[in-house]
Amino acid sequence: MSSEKSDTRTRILETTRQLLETGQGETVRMADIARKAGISRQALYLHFATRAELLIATTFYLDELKDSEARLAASRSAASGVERLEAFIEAWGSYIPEVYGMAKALMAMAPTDEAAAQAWGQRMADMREGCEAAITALKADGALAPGFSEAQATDFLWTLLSVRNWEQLTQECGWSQEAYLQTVKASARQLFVA
Amino acid sequence: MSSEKSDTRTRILETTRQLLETGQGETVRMADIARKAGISRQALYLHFATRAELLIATTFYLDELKDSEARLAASRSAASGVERLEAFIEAWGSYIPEVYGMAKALMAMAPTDEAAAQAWGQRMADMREGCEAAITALKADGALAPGFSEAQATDFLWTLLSVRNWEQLTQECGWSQEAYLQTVKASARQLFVA
DNA sequence: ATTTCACTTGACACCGTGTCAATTGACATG
DNA sequence: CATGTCAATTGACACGGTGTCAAGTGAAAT
Repeated sequence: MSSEKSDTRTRILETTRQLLETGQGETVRMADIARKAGISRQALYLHFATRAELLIATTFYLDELKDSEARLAASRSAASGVERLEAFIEAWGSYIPEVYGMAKALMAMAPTDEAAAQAWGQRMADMREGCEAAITALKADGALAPGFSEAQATDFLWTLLSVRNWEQLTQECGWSQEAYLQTVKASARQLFVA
Repeated sequence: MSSEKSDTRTRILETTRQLLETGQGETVRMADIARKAGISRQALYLHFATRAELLIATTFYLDELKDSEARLAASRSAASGVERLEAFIEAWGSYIPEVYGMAKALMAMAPTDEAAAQAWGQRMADMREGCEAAITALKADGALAPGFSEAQATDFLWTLLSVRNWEQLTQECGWSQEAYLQTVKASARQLFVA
């Protein structure tokens, strides 16, 4: 019984995931997680030294659960630059809602917590590579809009695809996920494809 | 002597403004402000009941100082929709760096502080009106890009112009203010003008 | 001479994070 | 059976930041 990685640890991660799912990430306290996981607050600290560490561990747990790597990697097989751009937006844009709660919690603590900032920064840097690859593929096809250098286009695409923008459009403006994906894809095409 | 609104109050606001200017908004504590203003921490509470209240009062102080209303209002006089769009982006885009420290502090406390959330939300709602006006003007000229409804275009422009996007491009990607303005204007034109 | 007002000092409560020490109960191994 | 180990428990506590409260000071106004 129990996988090597201990039952309790997994239960904590799963509980954390659930609590963050609601989007109220920044108000979830260690005590809340412990209570919901059915253990004492201190037992939490036996498994994760700090709140940031727990949050970060939960991101990895989530990635594993959702097989994120594979889905993000899929865009790499696209033939043309344009297809690659769309595939990447599709993959990343679908990933965001799955990790949104986590992301929000991590972003909220980043300004004051070095470890959280570092973890989230790494995440964003990884995502940026996808943007860069798509732009580079466009350029290789001779299809990059003339107004943009590769670096500028990458920066701008990276910004366009930020979690904050997804948040604003879907949570504040009430856009459906489909409307979000559709509009962002069309806009990226309009902006970056010659 | 001293203006009716008391010397100390103004000194506090000015000090707060200065401390937030550096961009380290979320780590500025009440004690820091008090010390730098040359008064006791408690005296701060004689003037402002909570940190959120002080921050919010500082936004008004800042607006007055920079004559923000007037500058934002200028775009209203533009003749065509396209001009109005560009004038608004210019005005808002130039406003952001002046209030960025404030904005950061307010955004950081919004998730846990109702008053801060409300104040920041109001700010954003005001800004959204500028977006809406520009899009409506475009539409009236028959120049709104066919892919967008007015509402969608307003949402998207509003998102494009968010403080977070300015932050990412200028602070993280290292874009100059001019590059930011230039690219955002060109992109908005590309996206929204038929 | 007294009142009033802005301000001071200092103590304290509340919260959330993180730490520490002592204890319990289950299970494995000699 | 005795012993040790290990995960977890309880309860106390330090720290940092916000916000509160009470008593006192000093200067200007009347």
